[in-house]
Amino acid sequence: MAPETPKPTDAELGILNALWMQGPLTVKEVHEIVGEETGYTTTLKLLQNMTEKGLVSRNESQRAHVYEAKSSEADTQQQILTGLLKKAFRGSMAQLVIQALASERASKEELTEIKKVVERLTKASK
Amino acid sequence: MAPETPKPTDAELGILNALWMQGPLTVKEVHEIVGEETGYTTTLKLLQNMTEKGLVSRNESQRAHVYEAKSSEADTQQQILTGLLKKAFRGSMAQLVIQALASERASKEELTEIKKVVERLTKASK
DNA sequence: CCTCTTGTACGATTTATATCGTATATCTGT
DNA sequence: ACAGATATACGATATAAATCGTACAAGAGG
Repeated sequence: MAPETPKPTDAELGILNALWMQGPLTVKEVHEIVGEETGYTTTLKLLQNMTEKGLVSRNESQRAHVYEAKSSEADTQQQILTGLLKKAFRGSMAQLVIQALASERASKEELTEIKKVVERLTKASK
Repeated sequence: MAPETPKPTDAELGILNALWMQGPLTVKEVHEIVGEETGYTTTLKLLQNMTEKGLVSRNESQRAHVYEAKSSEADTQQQILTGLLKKAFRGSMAQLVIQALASERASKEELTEIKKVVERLTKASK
């Protein structure tokens, strides 16, 4: 089982963010969004590496290849959180959530939304 | 400002976990807890590097040096979450929390605890 | 058709992490 | 005081990530 998509590095995550927000993009477009500090070929190489690893797919039908994220943002977020849970939170989801809530003020709207989710989960686990 | 404690790597985080749970430890003790798969000198070197970086402090008054985490578990967790927030959650704490809750079933006790925190924050932000 | 522009391909380099081997120092027991 | 056990110090190596330079390919305009 599990073709096992590897965990993206920080630079790769930056690129994935661009793809999640904007949809499929060419190297040039990605570079304009994300790689302004660095050279064009750096972005290109990263996208090529990511294709190798299976993080993105590449459409070569146009001269300028078009790249697309292969996993959804939510799936990737889950993968990252699951890893973090064991490494830094002793597996305690409650601790992670509570630290998250403490680390940055959430808006009232966000708190309401979170409360709704918590209540739904509470009922489900009854 | 900011002597700026660097973000610990995964291996370093493993060691910090040992120190947070058990308090100050010698290399040997850390190695027994965390480094069983690897050589003793690997653990030693990691601790020496961590001392360099300021992640731990070293008491050399005994022959077997005693290492202690310099930042609390909570502070480190916050640091990690803050970094993650921008890199993978577009800065949305609500999204992070909701994904966390979705990614692993929390127990009923944990959910209750989380709810309490959310309610406290809601009131505080009124 | 030649040249300019716009692409991709790919090797080289740099930096960081992780791991280990070996040298050396310090205690301990006899 | 010497041998063995137990430490630290530190250089070497392996691997991965990030960056860049340069070579090469494919279209576009004169």
